[in-house]
Amino acid sequence: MGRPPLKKSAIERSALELFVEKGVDGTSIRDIAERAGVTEGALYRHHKGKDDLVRALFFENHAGFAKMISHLWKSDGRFQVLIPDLVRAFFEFYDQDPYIFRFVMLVRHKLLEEVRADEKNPVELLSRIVREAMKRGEIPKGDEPLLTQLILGMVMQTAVGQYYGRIDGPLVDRAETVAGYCLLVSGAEAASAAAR
Amino acid sequence: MGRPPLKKSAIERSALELFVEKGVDGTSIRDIAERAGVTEGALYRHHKGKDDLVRALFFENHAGFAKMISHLWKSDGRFQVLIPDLVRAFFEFYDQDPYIFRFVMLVRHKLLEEVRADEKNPVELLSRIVREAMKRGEIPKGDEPLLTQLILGMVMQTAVGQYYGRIDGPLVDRAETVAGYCLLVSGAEAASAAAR
Amino acid sequence: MGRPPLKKSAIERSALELFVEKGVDGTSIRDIAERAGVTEGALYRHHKGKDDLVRALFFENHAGFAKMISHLWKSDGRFQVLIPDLVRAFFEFYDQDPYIFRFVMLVRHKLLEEVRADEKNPVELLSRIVREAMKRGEIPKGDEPLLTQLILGMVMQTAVGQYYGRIDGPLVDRAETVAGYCLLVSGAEAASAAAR
Amino acid sequence: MGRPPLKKSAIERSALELFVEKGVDGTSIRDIAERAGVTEGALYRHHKGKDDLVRALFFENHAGFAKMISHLWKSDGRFQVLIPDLVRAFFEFYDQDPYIFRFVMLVRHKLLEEVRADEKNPVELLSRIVREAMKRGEIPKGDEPLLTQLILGMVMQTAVGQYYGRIDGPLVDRAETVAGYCLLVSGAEAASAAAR
DNA sequence: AATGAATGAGATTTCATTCAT
DNA sequence: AATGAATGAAATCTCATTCAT
Repeated sequence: MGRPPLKKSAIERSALELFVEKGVDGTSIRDIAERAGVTEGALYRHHKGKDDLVRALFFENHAGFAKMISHLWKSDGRFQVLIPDLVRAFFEFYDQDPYIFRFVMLVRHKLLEEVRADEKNPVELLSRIVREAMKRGEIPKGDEPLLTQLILGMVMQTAVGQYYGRIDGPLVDRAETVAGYCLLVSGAEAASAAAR
Repeated sequence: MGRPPLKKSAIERSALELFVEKGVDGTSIRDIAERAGVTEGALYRHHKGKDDLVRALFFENHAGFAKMISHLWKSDGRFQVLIPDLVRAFFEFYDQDPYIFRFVMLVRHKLLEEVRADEKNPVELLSRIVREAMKRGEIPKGDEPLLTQLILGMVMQTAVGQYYGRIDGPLVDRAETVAGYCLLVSGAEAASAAAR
Repeated sequence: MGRPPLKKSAIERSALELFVEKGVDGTSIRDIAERAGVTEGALYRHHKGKDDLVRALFFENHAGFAKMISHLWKSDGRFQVLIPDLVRAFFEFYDQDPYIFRFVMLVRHKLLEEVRADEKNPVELLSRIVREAMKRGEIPKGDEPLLTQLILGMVMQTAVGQYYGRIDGPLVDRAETVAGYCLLVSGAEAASAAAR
Repeated sequence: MGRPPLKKSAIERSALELFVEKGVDGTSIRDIAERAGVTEGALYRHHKGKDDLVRALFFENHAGFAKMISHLWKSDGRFQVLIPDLVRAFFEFYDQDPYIFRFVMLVRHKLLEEVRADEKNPVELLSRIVREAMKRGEIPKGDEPLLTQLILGMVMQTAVGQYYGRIDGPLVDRAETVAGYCLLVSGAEAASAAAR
């Protein structure tokens, strides 16, 4: 009974896009409503306000990233396989819908404290992956926090570079290459060579 | 060195800090005036308005970065020397005043068109540096745009990682290490080995 | 006795309470629906809207007061008996359900014109009672409008005083005392003494 | 330097009047601004918001009442003189500007807790006056809280009665009469008779 | 040069009411 | 009868900017 919430997803999608296009503060409720084809008040049936909407969109997608990572991690633990899988999965995800990643980047800042407290933080997961690979000897022991950031930096900046028009074509085309550099920096190849 | 000046008028410094702390849209003229110890109207003596202030702060500092890069590039062209110098210079700069870099990152987006048109764009300069190194055979020929982004990503993400509390201590302590990875990814070491 | 019914539908009772607790304008349809355990739309099954609900609650209860007074007035006309009966009846009523009286006080203002036109207005009835007592010589002739207000003031302020925490216990305990003062101010005792 | 706050008092007076005429919730910021001849934003230079404005107006005037009482109390302590003075002062005050008293009555409710905590609460002062008169034997010992409310009720309801059109002319004309009733109810006359 | 009151435009939010289900 | 999504109008509040002093 009662109408189905026909417009909820339209509102959320419009918000996501506009936040990316014009920034969170640069986007008004009116903008969102207009693009979603509803009136301003409709938003408040589904979210307490703009902040709440931002938060909901963020954590929903943040959790999505974390799930993606967890899923791959479980299926094959070896660093040399996992990293390429992760890079490829992320790039495929980004190619398919660049808005979500950009939105998450955009908003991370504002929700910093809450992100830090989040155990399923994707960065935290990557950090654990690196730590474990070091422990298992899949890569040489070293400065894990730095290595985590370097891998993150290469992967994410590739996406940013595409956004800024400095890199062409789908990211997936560079997945293998970028993953290779991640392994190179990790010392994974040297380690596996040594193991041979 | 062509570093941007570290001392600004109270208004500009207050604005810079607040923009970083609360975002540009999240900072009101009143906020700025309050922190600077003046009243709202005073700002309009020095700048046409908020937009003008943002733009002034951005280009002033953006140009500073470019100058820093140009200066180093001219003094020694070899990639294997230049990259470590650049990384160290950037990290020193960041350690001394993290606000400026963060502000530039924050605002890039909004001024995107104007940044792209700017020949002295720091990213553009790095891109040229990489291109030239390839031309000269200092590093193997390859996907220059991607390599530029990878270097950028590693360097900048190190700063971000520190900001997010994942990396401790001054960035400068990691300068050599990070630069080494940049050269590794560039293939500079292999190239120089081959040259031997 | 013609007391207004103490049980209302959930909606009406919830509305009554909330109006007293948070004011009419401070109470939303949603608030009422929530407390009544229904949804917003349900209210419109029973009332045309919020205004209609307020009006209905008011006149229902206002008429109840008038009935209470009329009933007692008819049963024994003598002022010296009637006043104590009225005071006691009002105090009993208030003790049993303070919300109704408070609600009526709260809303009187807004419905002023309609109340004035109402012949069965409780204040109007009291006024007639006083006038008649003067005519009959039960109390000395005098400033009837003022006397009416003085009686009203003493009785009602006793209730207000309890609400504000300045008077303890059930009002009924003070009924006799307060009634005595009303008669004292009316000159009823002197009059009856003189009649002796 | 800077313009003088020309409109502050206009805003506050307009607000006071409108709150009385249409209720606090029934009065919008726009209404206030319109009557004061300013734009809506002007209000926020002087008060944080509507609530803040209400609070400021209330406590300013509430304190005014308390001062009036304190002043008279100090000048002559005897109950038989003080009560008529107080009643007259209050009626004169009301005749001169009925809005202030009505506003205070209107808002008391909402600020109940804060009022209770206020030592200079006019009701609290009256209560002390009565208590002291009992202690000094100026009036017979008895139920002080009730007596306080009865006096309050008579005095205030006279004002309310005039507002509702049931009592004509300036209140001051009734000051002596009402004060006489207050003393009568207090037993002051009997007490002074007994003292003779 | 500076002040800070006031403006004017627009943002977020609330809410009585309507209406498809 | 009831639901609750959506509307539409209005309310509160914010803020870059202007301007009299």
